[in-house]
This record gives sequence, structure tokens and C-alpha cells, in this order.
Amino acid sequence: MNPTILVVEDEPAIQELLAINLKHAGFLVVRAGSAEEGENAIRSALPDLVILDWMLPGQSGVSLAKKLRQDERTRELPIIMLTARVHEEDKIQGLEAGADDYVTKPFSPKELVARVRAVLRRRAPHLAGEAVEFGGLALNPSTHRVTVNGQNLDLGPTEFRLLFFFMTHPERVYSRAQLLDEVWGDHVFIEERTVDVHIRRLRAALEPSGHHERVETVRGTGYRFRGN
Amino acid sequence: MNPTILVVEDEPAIQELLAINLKHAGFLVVRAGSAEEGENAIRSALPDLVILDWMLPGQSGVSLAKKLRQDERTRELPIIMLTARVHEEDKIQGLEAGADDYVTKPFSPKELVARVRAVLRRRAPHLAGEAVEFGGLALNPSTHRVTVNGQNLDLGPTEFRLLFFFMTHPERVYSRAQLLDEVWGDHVFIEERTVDVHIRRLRAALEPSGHHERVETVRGTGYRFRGN
DNA sequence: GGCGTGCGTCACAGATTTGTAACATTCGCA
DNA sequence: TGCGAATGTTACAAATCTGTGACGCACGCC
Repeated sequence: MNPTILVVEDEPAIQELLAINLKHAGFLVVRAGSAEEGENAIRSALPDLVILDWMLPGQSGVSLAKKLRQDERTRELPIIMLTARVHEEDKIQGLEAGADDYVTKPFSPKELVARVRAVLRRRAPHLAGEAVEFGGLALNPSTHRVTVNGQNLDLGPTEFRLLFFFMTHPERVYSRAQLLDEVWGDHVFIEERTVDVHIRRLRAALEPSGHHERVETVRGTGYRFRGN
Repeated sequence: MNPTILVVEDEPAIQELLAINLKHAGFLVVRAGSAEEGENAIRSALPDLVILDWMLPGQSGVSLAKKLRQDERTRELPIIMLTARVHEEDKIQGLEAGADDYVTKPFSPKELVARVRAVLRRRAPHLAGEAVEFGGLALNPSTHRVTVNGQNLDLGPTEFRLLFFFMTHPERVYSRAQLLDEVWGDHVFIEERTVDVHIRRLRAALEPSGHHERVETVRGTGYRFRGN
């Protein structure tokens, strides 16, 4: 549930500084010492945000940013550029490369974390702990509350996580196996049919408000959350 | 714990005057020379109050105020407008923009600080060192007293801090670990279950007045203080 | 030193949640 | 229409989590 941040930075000291502060702010941190390493990390597990040093040995940060913007899979990935320069042309280049924000070295850890939060809020509100809503059905991760038109709704822990996952990944089918991975956690050894039961429980809880119809069965495949 | 105030003012002399007086009154001050800079500052770290000059080069103060009122995140942010004009239509515009108060130039530093305090008292009592209250349950940090409808209530030190934290952070779930960090202090080595016991003690103290129901258990996650 | 208060930990009971199996129903297809 | 597979529904026992009372320790005060 905590956002994962990939730090691509070649100077060990700065990398460490970034990692410590981000971790302390509740983020999960993955590190890479070069653009190439960064690419690998992204390939193996998509982070929620990338902090990218402008200057890197080998492939530069700008060049990696451009690459990420071209790939379908990483097009929406928020990027924060880390730069020692403050020249205007760099900002323009950076904007063209598609960075969401800048932090110039030297930076205060507080500012950095704040900018990360700000970018997440803009690009992926739910990762920043803000409410997700679909037609009156709202789920707020930070208050851990589900409301229907302002009215509170009680959900068990698992149903809450299940609904949260659905609401943050609407309009997409997920197999029972995928749901087990995403909602229960990787590599749990649980019967797939168990998902059905929790779907049932979730539907039962949503029933009075009619929102149970959003939880759609895709026969032979799995389940999907309808957003509109 | 000291409130942070963002000053958005383009004239360096006035900015300085504001900053000095606010600092002297115990506030932390962040400065911005334009509406754009102000926006950035707010994005990176939400202040507790904004002092906004009416006339600014580029985007005007009124326009920024409107923008802040539209954004979910800054809707509740108290705003004090700083204006040289005293015309009626300006006040109306300002009210529409959602300012909490006005200070007309030239202003006395004393008056300014007083207005800042007043607005904070109204919008965020605990930042002004005043009592926080929810439906008859009041906690006063400066007198270190808790009252229910005026009646005194005895709380142990830990319960007091716990309740204070809850009342200043209502409507949000906190895990036992977070509560330990926030109420007991960072990096203490205490069993998480200890939190339960103090929750219990707090509830017991609140029980006679019925306010114990505000301390809600969020199964599998932690606790939450209900404000309404 | 004796005493009271506050605090952290533990143990146990009760409540809630959860996974599974069993049975019922629906769906798609021939 | 009839059949098999997929899904819906229910009940229940196990597992987990939380509430609560009790206990011992530490500290400050007299």
C-alpha cells in the first residue's frame, strides 16, 4: 500500500540521503546507480514514482526520462528530476523530457519529500492517501472510511482492501489469482474460490446502496469494477 | 508545533516587515515574491495560514485565493488579504475569493499579529494554543485541562497526550506504531499492544460522558478519533 | 523507607474475521 | 432442452485481533 519510489542516482552519499528520508516518510525505496540499472529496476517492478538524477554516468537522466515517456507502460510514471543546475534551458529540456517536477541540489530533505507528495497527489491521488470516488461511493484510505453519499459503511479489513484495489484499478478484469496477489499479498497459499466469497461479502455490503452492481463478474476470467 | 505562515508579497520592504514581526510573535515564516512562487511553496509544504497581497505582479492575490479555495487540499487554509485599498467592491471581491480577514496598508505590526492570531483561533484553535473542542469535550493545551461541558476531567499524562493528538488529528486512522511515534515519541521501544491499554484507559475516562464512542477501533489497522 | 501514582506487559476471554467445504444456482453451448 | 462448468450462497470451525483486568516495576513525594 505504501508507494514505491525508484531513486536513480550515482553518488552513493546522495542516494543514501534520499533513501533515508523517503523511507522515513513512509515510502518504499528501490535504488539504482545508473540509468541502465534504473531501466532494469523499472522493468522488473514498476515503481509509483521515479527520482532521476539529471547527470548520470553513461546514459543521462534526461535521456532515460524521454525513453520512459515513449514506452506505453511507463508513460504515466511520475518523474522528479534532480539537478544541480538551475539554467533555464535545462528546465525546458526537462519539461520536454516530461519531468513532473524539479529539485535542485542542494535540496532540503523536507522539500524533497514534499515535492514527492505533491507530484503523487497530482498524478495518483490515492497513493497520496486521498479519497477515491465513483458516483457517491467514496473510499478514503487515510480515514479508512467508506461512505455512500456521506453515509458511513462498515467493511471488514479484507473487503476494504478489495474495494480499495478495485476502485484504484477500475475498468479492468482481474483473475482470482491476480486478486489474491494484489489484495491478499504475493505468494499466499489460499484457495482461489475464497475470492468469490469475499466478492460476495463486498457485494452484500454494497447492496443497500446499489453499488454492488459495479462489481461485475467476467465469466471464465475473474472480476471487474465498473467505474462509470 | 509553531504555526507556519506563508507571506506572499512582492515589495521586499513590506515582506521583511511582515516576516520580522511574525517571527517575533513565534511563527515560522515562509516567503514568496509572487503568486506563482506562493503556489510552489504551498505545493511543497502546506502552511497553517497565508498572508496574501491583493496586488501582485503577474497573477493577482485574489486570483490565487480563488484557486486555493477550489483545491481540495487548500480549501481549509486560512487566508488573510493585505490590501492598500479600502473600497467596498474590493471587500466584496475578497469575500467571494474566500479570504478570512483583511489588513489594509499601512498596518500596524501589532494589529497584523492580532489578526493572524484571531484567524488561527477561529480556523485552527490548537495552533493558537487554545482549546480544541468536539461536542462538549474540550482540551486546553495551555492550562493542560480537559473538560466535558465545563466539568473537569482527570487524565493521566499519557492519556492526555493521546487525547490531544487525537483531537488535533481527527478523522484519520493511526496504526499502533504511528501512535507510539506521535504520542510516546519517535523510536521508543514499547510493545504495540500497550497502545491498546492506554486506549482503554482513555475510553474509561471518557465513558461517563459518552465521548468514549469517539475513540473508534479500526480492526486490523489501528484507531481513529471521530470528530462530528 | 513507605506510599501512591502512573506505566508497560501479560494472559485470557470474547468478538470479529477468514478460509473452506458443501450445496444451490446460473450460464453457455450443443 | 439438457449438460457440465463456473459462479453464488451459506454455514462453520479455525485463526486472528481486540478488550480487559491484574501484576510488578519505577518514580517522586513525604
